[in-house]
Amino acid sequence: MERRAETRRALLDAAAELFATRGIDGASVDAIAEAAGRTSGAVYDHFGGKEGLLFCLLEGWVDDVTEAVAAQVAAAEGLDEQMAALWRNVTRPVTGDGRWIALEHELWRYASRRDEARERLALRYQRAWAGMDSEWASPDGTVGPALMGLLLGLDMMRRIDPSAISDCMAVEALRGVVLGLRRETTAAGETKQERR
Amino acid sequence: MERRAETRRALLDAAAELFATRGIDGASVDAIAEAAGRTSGAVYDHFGGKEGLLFCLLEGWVDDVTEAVAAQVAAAEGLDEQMAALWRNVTRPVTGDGRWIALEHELWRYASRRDEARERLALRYQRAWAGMDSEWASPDGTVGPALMGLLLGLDMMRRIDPSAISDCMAVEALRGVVLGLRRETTAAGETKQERR
DNA sequence: GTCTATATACCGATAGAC
DNA sequence: GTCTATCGGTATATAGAC
Repeated sequence: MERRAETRRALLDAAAELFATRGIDGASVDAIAEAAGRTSGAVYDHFGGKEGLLFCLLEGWVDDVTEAVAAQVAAAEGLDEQMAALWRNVTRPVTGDGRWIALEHELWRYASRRDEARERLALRYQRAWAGMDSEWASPDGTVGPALMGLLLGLDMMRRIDPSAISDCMAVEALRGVVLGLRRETTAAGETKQERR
Repeated sequence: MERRAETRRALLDAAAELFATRGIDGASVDAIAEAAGRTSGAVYDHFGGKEGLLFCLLEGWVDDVTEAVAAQVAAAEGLDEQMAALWRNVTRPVTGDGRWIALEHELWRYASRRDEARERLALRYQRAWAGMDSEWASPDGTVGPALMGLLLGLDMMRRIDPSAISDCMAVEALRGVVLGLRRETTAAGETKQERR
């Protein structure tokens, strides 16, 4: 592999790591370059700056994770196992590293305040949602956003208080969303046992 | 009201506003002081620094919102209306301002990386969860974290792509979580009986 | 392509006038 | 109590040597 491609990859890896652990604001260009065994000049040469590095990360690195997760879900059988596979990739990622959810949060936060980044992230989200919607038969595209939101939200609660989110309850909650939305879309009018 | 209390309140208001809109890192002490009609010295005199301001905000201002939301939910009748009330406070907050969810995300992000802030936030979360758990009869405390997570997660998706989250589907997803978790606690029988 | 050196700007925090 | 002035540190980004 050429030196240039090697540097590019090292910079992207280092950026993903530092953005996830220290946050996008907390990771300086110098720190990223140093972690990649280069100096800041390399970042500006390859990506034009910090934001260029971020955009590149947004469209490349994270898509790979989405794909890997989708593959694991497709391999599982039954709704419960699929939900468990989904949640497992949040708590103990088999593929890649444990940093992808943290990076996901960082990218969201950054994009939620900048129009250009927001539009790019929206496209990526839509791809991920579409995969979920087709997997769980949600013709009007409601399951995808809800599931992805719940995954991120449960992870937020877990990061603050790990004891509050057991694997079992996470799976139950995820299943509840899928079943709840599916019942709505199929208009089956199943009995919803209201208590209280 | 004395000048001192007035200044304190103005600084807290300005901090909540700027932390929510620009992010905690993006809001400088000078900017906060200026927005409050004071100078940075006032911040250090009242709160000892930026972090003191943040902690004060974490334990005071946001608790009021939690309380207000709980009151609105308690006033609603039926699960659907309760979920709608919950979601309405995310999309179109009646009490306070539209910034509280953004501030919630900022506080979470800050706390997720700092132990002391994380423990303080955990206590606040636990108070909010306990209210939800007693409201929806979740003896083992699973509904609270799941609902709060889903609310925050749905808001994340909505901020990136508003068209993906309709009010109707949000309510359906929230209801799905409550029903899903409630069924688990009663069916498994591994926990206490559901109280009504 | 990658480095060193540097320009420019802003940050959090402090000291002391008033 | 609140102000001005300022220190020390660090950020992004650039210019030019190699």
